[in-house]
Amino acid sequence: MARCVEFNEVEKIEKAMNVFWEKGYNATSIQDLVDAMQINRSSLYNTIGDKHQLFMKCIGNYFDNAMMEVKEKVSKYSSAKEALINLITDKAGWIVSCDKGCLGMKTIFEIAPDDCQVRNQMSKNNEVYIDFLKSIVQKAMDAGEMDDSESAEIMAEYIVNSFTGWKQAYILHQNPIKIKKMSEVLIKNIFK
Amino acid sequence: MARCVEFNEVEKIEKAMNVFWEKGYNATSIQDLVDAMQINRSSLYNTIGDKHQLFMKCIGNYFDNAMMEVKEKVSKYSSAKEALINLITDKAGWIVSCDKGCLGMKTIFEIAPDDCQVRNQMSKNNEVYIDFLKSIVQKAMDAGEMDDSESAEIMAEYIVNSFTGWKQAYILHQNPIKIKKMSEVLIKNIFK
DNA sequence: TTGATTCTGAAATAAACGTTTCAGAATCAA
DNA sequence: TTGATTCTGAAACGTTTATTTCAGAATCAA
Repeated sequence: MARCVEFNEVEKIEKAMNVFWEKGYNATSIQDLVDAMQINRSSLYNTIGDKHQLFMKCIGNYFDNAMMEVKEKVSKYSSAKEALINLITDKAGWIVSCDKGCLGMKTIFEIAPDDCQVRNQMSKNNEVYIDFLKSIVQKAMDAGEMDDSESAEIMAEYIVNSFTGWKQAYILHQNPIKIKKMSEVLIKNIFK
Repeated sequence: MARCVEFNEVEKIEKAMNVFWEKGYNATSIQDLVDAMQINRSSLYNTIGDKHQLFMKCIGNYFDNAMMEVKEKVSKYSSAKEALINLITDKAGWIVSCDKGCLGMKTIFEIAPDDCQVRNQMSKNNEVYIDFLKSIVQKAMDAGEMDDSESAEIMAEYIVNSFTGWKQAYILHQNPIKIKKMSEVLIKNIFK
């Protein structure tokens, strides 16, 4: 038998993720990555793969974490309406909480248009997220807490769309109050 | 006296803009640019400047064109409500009309967070656009064509936010019908 | 035509890029 | 301790990067 891997891959992936998060795919060099991951170049290539493979693992990890977190939070509320309001308010808070961009959105606009492997992964992730949101929206509609003149799916997409817009606005103007206001308008709009 | 510049700068800037549009800032090399612009390396550096300066000129040109176009279109309608509906419908059509991303949005997510020169320019552009939209929204409100329980500015931001979300959705799922539907929901929401 | 000036093309620069290689240290069952 | 195996660090690979340099062609007033 021989030596076995001495580092925790998930841990290293998370460190790499933070670099991609901050700088984006193209602006991140292998040097940046090995520095942040505290891993050897060879170990990186041997155990994880090249830059693109590492990136795929990062966005996978990013989504899994985000999805787990949101599911956990939602499970705390018995009312679908309350769960939605909290989900939206949380997102608005999250957007203004970090000045770096959002890895997901950055990836969609920077990489996805020209990289179908990334696009497929992001598209799948997005669908999973929207399906989840849709199920809560449906519950709210069934409970009569929400206007159901539009389908649950459309409403779910509508909500997710807003998040991207908020991040854009926050990157440009860095005004937390405006983002909070936007989230309130959204909540008002979908529940009237 | 000596020789004078033999190429039309604006024309060259436009060609460069298309490259940045397609590939984004970081993925575009000077080689890509001189190839597309059909200009010499030295001429580029002597008359326009380095990559970053060229990029700044490109996003300036991009915004000026977009702004001119939208103003021209809006001027055709005497009703503010009609103008807004057309502006929104147009944007939805534009989003699904080209498969490459949107230079503006790409720049905001890829470059703006880490490049304050770019961020300031984009932020200024965005403000100008929103101010313009706000003035139309205000007209629609004054004419009683639009619900005025929210300020014109908030409504203008709300509309612009949606555009970014649509582009994201289209990059991921390439479903024109969904984008059209989203624009209809927006129109329904802001005019009820 | 002259002469000062400016544009142009190609080559050169030095640094950074992603990736590979490989000798040697580390590990662990036998 | 041996021997097979695997991880590690550093160096090297060949490209590609953005930018500069410079000799010569092109221009135009005088």
